[in-house]
Amino acid sequence: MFEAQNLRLTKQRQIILDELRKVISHPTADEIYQMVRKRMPKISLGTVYRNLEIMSDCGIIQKLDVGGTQKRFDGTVENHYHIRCVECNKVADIEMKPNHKVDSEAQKMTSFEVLRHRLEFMGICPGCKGTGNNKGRKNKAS
Amino acid sequence: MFEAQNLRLTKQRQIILDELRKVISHPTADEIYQMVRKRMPKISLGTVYRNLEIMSDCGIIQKLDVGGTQKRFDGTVENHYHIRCVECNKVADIEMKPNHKVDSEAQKMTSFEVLRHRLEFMGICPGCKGTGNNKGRKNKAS
DNA sequence: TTTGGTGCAAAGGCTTTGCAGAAAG
DNA sequence: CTTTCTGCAAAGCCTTTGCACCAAA
Repeated sequence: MFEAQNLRLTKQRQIILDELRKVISHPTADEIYQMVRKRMPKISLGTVYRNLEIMSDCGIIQKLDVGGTQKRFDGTVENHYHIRCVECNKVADIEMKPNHKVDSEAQKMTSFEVLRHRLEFMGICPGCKGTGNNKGRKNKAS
Repeated sequence: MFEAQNLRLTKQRQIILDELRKVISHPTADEIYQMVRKRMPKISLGTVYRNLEIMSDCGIIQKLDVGGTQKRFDGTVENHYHIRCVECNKVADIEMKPNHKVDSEAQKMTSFEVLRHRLEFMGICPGCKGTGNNKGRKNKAS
Protein backbone atom coordinates (compact mmCIF):
# COMPACT_ATOMS: atom_id res chain seq x y z
CA MET A 1 0.00 0.00 0.00
CA PHE A 2 2.80 2.41 0.83
CA GLU A 3 5.49 0.81 -1.33
CA ALA A 4 4.03 2.15 -4.55
CA GLN A 5 4.91 5.70 -3.56
CA ASN A 6 8.32 5.08 -2.00
CA LEU A 7 6.76 5.50 1.37
CA ARG A 8 8.09 3.68 4.35
CA LEU A 9 5.88 1.77 6.69
CA THR A 10 6.84 3.46 9.90
CA LYS A 11 5.40 2.67 13.26
CA GLN A 12 3.86 6.16 13.41
CA ARG A 13 2.17 5.69 10.07
CA GLN A 14 0.73 2.33 11.09
CA ILE A 15 -0.66 3.57 14.34
CA ILE A 16 -2.20 6.69 12.87
CA LEU A 17 -3.95 4.70 10.17
CA ASP A 18 -5.01 2.04 12.62
CA GLU A 19 -6.49 4.52 15.07
CA LEU A 20 -8.27 6.39 12.33
CA ARG A 21 -9.84 3.23 10.98
CA LYS A 22 -10.89 2.20 14.44
CA VAL A 23 -13.37 5.04 14.84
CA ILE A 24 -16.48 5.84 12.87
CA SER A 25 -16.26 9.48 13.81
CA HIS A 26 -14.36 11.98 11.73
CA PRO A 27 -11.67 13.28 14.01
CA THR A 28 -9.58 16.41 13.63
CA ALA A 29 -5.81 16.16 13.42
CA ASP A 30 -5.51 17.01 17.05
CA GLU A 31 -8.01 14.38 18.11
CA ILE A 32 -6.07 11.80 16.14
CA TYR A 33 -2.93 13.01 17.85
CA GLN A 34 -4.57 12.42 21.22
CA MET A 35 -5.67 8.92 20.25
CA VAL A 36 -2.28 7.97 18.86
CA ARG A 37 -0.47 9.42 21.82
CA LYS A 38 -1.95 6.82 24.10
CA ARG A 39 -0.05 4.19 22.19
CA MET A 40 3.02 6.24 21.31
CA PRO A 41 3.45 9.04 23.82
CA LYS A 42 6.45 10.65 22.15
CA ILE A 43 4.89 11.15 18.73
CA SER A 44 4.73 14.75 17.64
CA LEU A 45 1.76 16.65 16.33
CA GLY A 46 3.77 17.62 13.28
CA THR A 47 4.23 13.97 12.38
CA VAL A 48 0.51 13.40 12.66
CA TYR A 49 -0.21 16.30 10.35
CA ARG A 50 2.45 15.20 7.89
CA ASN A 51 1.18 11.65 7.72
CA LEU A 52 -2.46 12.58 7.44
CA GLU A 53 -1.52 14.83 4.57
CA ILE A 54 0.55 12.16 2.84
CA MET A 55 -2.04 9.45 3.29
CA SER A 56 -4.83 11.58 1.93
CA ASP A 57 -2.67 12.56 -1.03
CA CYS A 58 -2.16 8.87 -1.75
CA GLY A 59 -5.87 8.19 -1.48
CA ILE A 60 -5.47 5.91 1.53
CA ILE A 61 -7.63 8.12 3.70
CA GLN A 62 -9.78 11.17 3.09
CA LYS A 63 -9.34 14.73 4.22
CA LEU A 64 -12.73 16.33 4.80
CA ASP A 65 -13.21 20.00 4.35
CA VAL A 66 -16.58 20.25 6.00
CA GLY A 67 -17.46 23.52 7.66
CA GLY A 68 -15.74 24.70 10.80
CA THR A 69 -12.18 25.79 11.30
CA GLN A 70 -10.47 22.45 11.43
CA LYS A 71 -10.09 19.81 8.77
CA ARG A 72 -11.35 16.34 9.62
CA PHE A 73 -10.20 12.92 8.50
CA ASP A 74 -11.99 9.80 7.42
CA GLY A 75 -10.46 6.34 7.36
CA THR A 76 -12.49 5.30 4.35
CA VAL A 77 -12.25 6.63 0.89
CA GLU A 78 -15.65 6.04 -0.69
CA ASN A 79 -17.55 9.20 -1.31
CA HIS A 80 -20.44 9.77 1.05
CA TYR A 81 -22.37 12.58 2.63
CA HIS A 82 -21.98 13.94 6.12
CA ILE A 83 -23.98 15.67 8.78
CA ARG A 84 -22.47 18.09 11.24
CA CYS A 85 -23.90 19.14 14.58
CA VAL A 86 -24.23 22.89 14.68
CA GLU A 87 -23.78 22.84 18.45
CA CYS A 88 -20.74 20.67 19.04
CA ASN A 89 -19.40 20.27 15.49
CA LYS A 90 -19.43 16.50 15.66
CA VAL A 91 -19.51 14.96 12.17
CA ALA A 92 -21.22 11.71 11.19
CA ASP A 93 -21.92 9.86 7.98
CA ILE A 94 -25.28 9.89 6.28
CA GLU A 95 -26.10 6.59 4.61
CA MET A 96 -27.49 8.16 1.50
CA LYS A 97 -26.19 7.16 -1.83
CA PRO A 98 -24.48 9.97 -3.72
CA ASN A 99 -26.54 11.35 -6.56
CA HIS A 100 -24.31 12.02 -9.51
CA LYS A 101 -27.11 13.37 -11.64
CA VAL A 102 -26.89 16.68 -9.83
CA ASP A 103 -23.47 17.19 -11.36
CA SER A 104 -24.83 17.15 -14.88
CA GLU A 105 -27.76 19.26 -13.79
CA ALA A 106 -25.37 21.81 -12.37
CA GLN A 107 -23.28 21.65 -15.51
CA LYS A 108 -26.13 23.21 -17.44
CA MET A 109 -26.11 26.23 -15.16
CA THR A 110 -22.48 27.21 -15.14
CA SER A 111 -19.49 27.96 -17.28
CA PHE A 112 -17.28 26.00 -14.87
CA GLU A 113 -16.41 22.44 -15.72
CA VAL A 114 -18.21 20.52 -12.98
CA LEU A 115 -16.15 17.74 -11.43
CA ARG A 116 -18.01 16.63 -8.35
CA HIS A 117 -20.06 17.87 -5.43
CA ARG A 118 -20.17 17.76 -1.72
CA LEU A 119 -23.38 17.62 0.24
CA GLU A 120 -23.30 18.38 3.92
CA PHE A 121 -26.26 18.38 6.23
CA MET A 122 -26.41 20.44 9.35
CA GLY A 123 -28.39 19.50 12.39
CA ILE A 124 -28.39 18.71 16.09
CA CYS A 125 -26.80 15.51 17.28
CA PRO A 126 -28.50 13.24 19.82
CA GLY A 127 -26.13 14.43 22.53
CA CYS A 128 -26.99 18.09 22.06
CA LYS A 129 -30.67 17.62 21.28
CA GLY A 130 -32.97 19.06 23.89
CA THR A 131 -30.16 20.03 26.20
CA GLY A 132 -29.95 23.56 24.90
CA ASN A 133 -26.29 22.72 25.06
CA ASN A 134 -24.13 25.63 24.17
CA LYS A 135 -20.86 24.74 25.74
CA GLY A 136 -19.28 23.25 22.69
CA ARG A 137 -20.33 25.75 20.11
CA LYS A 138 -16.88 25.79 18.63
CA ASN A 139 -14.66 22.80 17.88
CA LYS A 140 -15.81 20.26 20.34
CA ALA A 141 -15.28 17.32 18.12
CA SER A 142 -15.40 13.63 17.54
CA MET B 1 -31.85 47.86 9.28
CA PHE B 2 -29.19 48.38 11.91
CA GLU B 3 -31.34 50.25 14.45
CA ALA B 4 -33.18 47.13 15.50
CA GLN B 5 -30.05 45.70 17.07
CA ASN B 6 -28.63 48.87 18.62
CA LEU B 7 -26.13 49.00 15.83
CA ARG B 8 -24.82 52.29 14.61
CA LEU B 9 -24.71 53.17 10.98
CA THR B 10 -21.05 53.98 10.70
CA LYS B 11 -19.30 54.99 7.55
CA GLN B 12 -17.22 51.80 7.70
CA ARG B 13 -20.31 49.64 7.95
CA GLN B 14 -21.96 51.36 5.00
CA ILE B 15 -18.98 51.01 2.75
CA ILE B 16 -18.33 47.37 3.59
CA LEU B 17 -21.93 46.46 2.87
CA ASP B 18 -21.98 48.57 -0.24
CA GLU B 19 -18.83 47.03 -1.66
CA LEU B 20 -19.97 43.53 -0.84
CA ARG B 21 -23.29 44.06 -2.60
CA LYS B 22 -21.55 45.53 -5.59
CA VAL B 23 -19.86 42.25 -6.55
CA ILE B 24 -21.32 38.95 -7.58
CA SER B 25 -18.25 37.10 -6.42
CA HIS B 26 -17.88 35.78 -2.90
CA PRO B 27 -14.89 37.59 -1.53
CA THR B 28 -12.81 36.69 1.49
CA ALA B 29 -12.48 39.14 4.36
CA ASP B 30 -9.16 40.30 3.04
CA GLU B 31 -10.51 40.87 -0.45
CA ILE B 32 -13.30 42.96 1.01
CA TYR B 33 -10.70 44.86 3.00
CA GLN B 34 -8.84 45.63 -0.23
CA MET B 35 -11.99 46.82 -1.96
CA VAL B 36 -13.07 49.00 0.94
CA ARG B 37 -9.61 50.43 1.36
CA LYS B 38 -9.85 52.14 -2.00
CA ARG B 39 -12.64 54.28 -0.61
CA MET B 40 -11.44 54.49 2.98
CA PRO B 41 -7.70 53.98 3.14
CA LYS B 42 -7.41 54.15 6.93
CA ILE B 43 -9.89 51.38 7.71
CA SER B 44 -8.40 48.46 9.58
CA LEU B 45 -8.67 44.79 8.76
CA GLY B 46 -10.00 44.15 12.25
CA THR B 47 -12.91 46.46 11.60
CA VAL B 48 -13.73 44.62 8.43
CA TYR B 49 -13.73 41.29 10.23
CA ARG B 50 -15.81 42.67 13.08
CA ASN B 51 -18.42 44.11 10.80
CA LEU B 52 -18.68 41.10 8.56
CA GLU B 53 -19.23 39.01 11.65
CA ILE B 54 -21.86 41.35 13.04
CA MET B 55 -23.70 41.69 9.77
CA SER B 56 -23.85 37.97 9.22
CA ASP B 57 -25.05 37.45 12.77
CA CYS B 58 -27.88 39.90 12.04
CA GLY B 59 -28.74 38.13 8.82
CA ILE B 60 -27.88 41.13 6.67
CA ILE B 61 -25.23 39.21 4.79
CA GLN B 62 -24.10 35.60 4.69
CA LYS B 63 -20.90 34.02 5.87
CA LEU B 64 -20.02 31.09 3.64
CA ASP B 65 -18.09 28.20 5.00
CA VAL B 66 -17.26 26.59 1.71
CA GLY B 67 -14.08 24.55 1.52
CA GLY B 68 -10.69 26.18 1.68
CA THR B 69 -9.00 27.93 4.53
CA GLN B 70 -10.75 31.26 4.41
CA LYS B 71 -14.37 32.13 4.99
CA ARG B 72 -16.17 33.94 2.20
CA PHE B 73 -18.98 36.45 2.28
CA ASP B 74 -22.10 36.92 0.23
CA GLY B 75 -24.10 40.15 0.03
CA THR B 76 -27.36 38.29 -0.38
CA VAL B 77 -29.07 36.12 2.15
CA GLU B 78 -31.21 33.73 0.11
CA ASN B 79 -30.00 30.19 0.24
CA HIS B 80 -28.34 28.98 -2.93
CA TYR B 81 -25.67 26.59 -4.06
CA HIS B 82 -22.11 27.37 -5.00
CA ILE B 83 -19.36 26.07 -7.18
CA ARG B 84 -15.70 26.43 -6.31
CA CYS B 85 -12.77 26.22 -8.66
CA VAL B 86 -10.35 23.59 -7.43
CA GLU B 87 -7.47 25.46 -9.04
CA CYS B 88 -7.90 29.06 -7.93
CA ASN B 89 -10.61 28.70 -5.25
CA LYS B 90 -12.89 31.22 -6.92
CA VAL B 91 -16.49 30.74 -5.82
CA ALA B 92 -19.58 31.40 -7.93
CA ASP B 93 -23.31 30.85 -7.57
CA ILE B 94 -25.12 27.99 -9.23
CA GLU B 95 -28.61 28.95 -10.34
CA MET B 96 -30.19 25.76 -9.16
CA LYS B 97 -33.14 25.88 -6.88
CA PRO B 98 -32.48 24.36 -3.47
CA ASN B 99 -34.09 20.99 -3.00
CA HIS B 100 -35.48 20.77 0.49
CA LYS B 101 -36.72 17.24 0.02
CA VAL B 102 -33.23 15.93 0.61
CA ASP B 103 -33.47 17.14 4.19
CA SER B 104 -36.38 14.85 4.95
CA GLU B 105 -34.71 12.06 3.03
CA ALA B 106 -31.62 12.48 5.17
CA GLN B 107 -33.74 12.64 8.30
CA LYS B 108 -34.68 9.00 7.77
CA MET B 109 -31.05 7.98 7.85
CA THR B 110 -29.79 9.67 10.98
CA SER B 111 -30.41 10.20 14.64
CA PHE B 112 -29.47 13.86 14.28
CA GLU B 113 -32.23 16.41 13.91
CA VAL B 114 -31.69 17.64 10.36
CA LEU B 115 -31.93 21.39 9.99
CA ARG B 116 -30.62 22.21 6.54
CA HIS B 117 -28.00 21.29 4.00
CA ARG B 118 -25.29 22.82 1.95
CA LEU B 119 -24.44 21.66 -1.53
CA GLU B 120 -21.19 22.72 -3.05
CA PHE B 121 -19.93 21.79 -6.46
CA MET B 122 -16.28 21.62 -7.34
CA GLY B 123 -14.93 22.23 -10.79
CA ILE B 124 -12.66 24.27 -13.00
CA CYS B 125 -13.52 27.86 -13.73
CA PRO B 126 -13.33 29.29 -17.24
CA GLY B 127 -10.13 31.14 -16.36
CA CYS B 128 -8.30 27.99 -15.26
CA LYS B 129 -9.82 25.66 -17.83
CA GLY B 130 -7.32 24.34 -20.32
CA THR B 131 -4.52 26.48 -18.98
CA GLY B 132 -3.21 23.74 -16.75
CA ASN B 133 -2.98 26.66 -14.38
CA ASN B 134 -1.45 25.70 -11.11
CA LYS B 135 -0.19 28.95 -9.79
CA GLY B 136 -3.17 29.80 -7.72
CA ARG B 137 -3.82 26.47 -6.14
CA LYS B 138 -4.31 28.05 -2.77
CA ASN B 139 -6.37 31.10 -1.96
CA LYS B 140 -6.30 33.03 -5.14
CA ALA B 141 -9.75 34.42 -4.81
CA SER B 142 -12.57 36.49 -6.09
C1' DT C 1 24.49 2.91 3.44
C1' DT C 2 20.93 5.61 1.54
C1' DT C 3 16.80 7.98 1.74
C1' DG C 4 12.86 9.17 3.73
C1' DG C 5 10.82 10.04 8.43
C1' DT C 6 10.68 11.92 13.10
C1' DG C 7 10.65 15.23 17.06
C1' DC C 8 11.11 19.67 18.27
C1' DA C 9 10.34 24.28 18.03
C1' DA C 10 9.75 28.14 15.34
C1' DA C 11 7.19 30.34 11.77
C1' DG C 12 2.91 31.10 8.88
C1' DG C 13 -1.80 32.32 7.58
C1' DC C 14 -6.14 33.74 8.93
C1' DT C 15 -8.99 35.59 12.56
C1' DT C 16 -10.02 37.50 17.05
C1' DT C 17 -9.34 40.70 20.81
C1' DG C 18 -7.74 44.37 24.41
C1' DC C 19 -7.37 48.95 24.74
C1' DA C 20 -7.52 53.98 24.40
C1' DG C 21 -9.30 57.39 21.66
C1' DA C 22 -13.21 58.73 18.22
C1' DA C 23 -17.84 59.28 16.86
C1' DA C 24 -22.89 58.12 16.48
C1' DG C 25 -27.13 58.87 18.71
C1' DC D 1 -23.10 62.57 27.59
C1' DT D 2 -23.29 57.71 26.86
C1' DT D 3 -22.40 53.78 24.48
C1' DT D 4 -20.82 51.67 20.55
C1' DC D 5 -17.20 51.60 17.20
C1' DT D 6 -12.56 52.15 15.33
C1' DG D 7 -7.51 51.65 14.52
C1' DC D 8 -3.70 49.49 16.06
C1' DA D 9 -1.14 45.85 17.54
C1' DA D 10 -0.79 41.83 20.04
C1' DA D 11 -2.47 37.34 20.76
C1' DG D 12 -4.80 32.93 19.28
C1' DC D 13 -5.67 28.89 16.81
C1' DC D 14 -4.64 25.53 13.52
C1' DT D 15 -1.23 24.01 10.36
C1' DT D 16 3.20 23.91 8.05
C1' DT D 17 8.20 23.78 7.93
C1' DG D 18 13.49 23.82 8.84
C1' DC D 19 16.72 21.18 10.87
C1' DA D 20 19.54 17.69 12.99
C1' DC D 21 19.11 13.13 14.35
C1' DC D 22 16.96 8.46 13.49
C1' DA D 23 15.48 4.34 11.23
C1' DA D 24 13.43 1.60 7.31
C1' DA D 25 14.86 -0.78 3.35
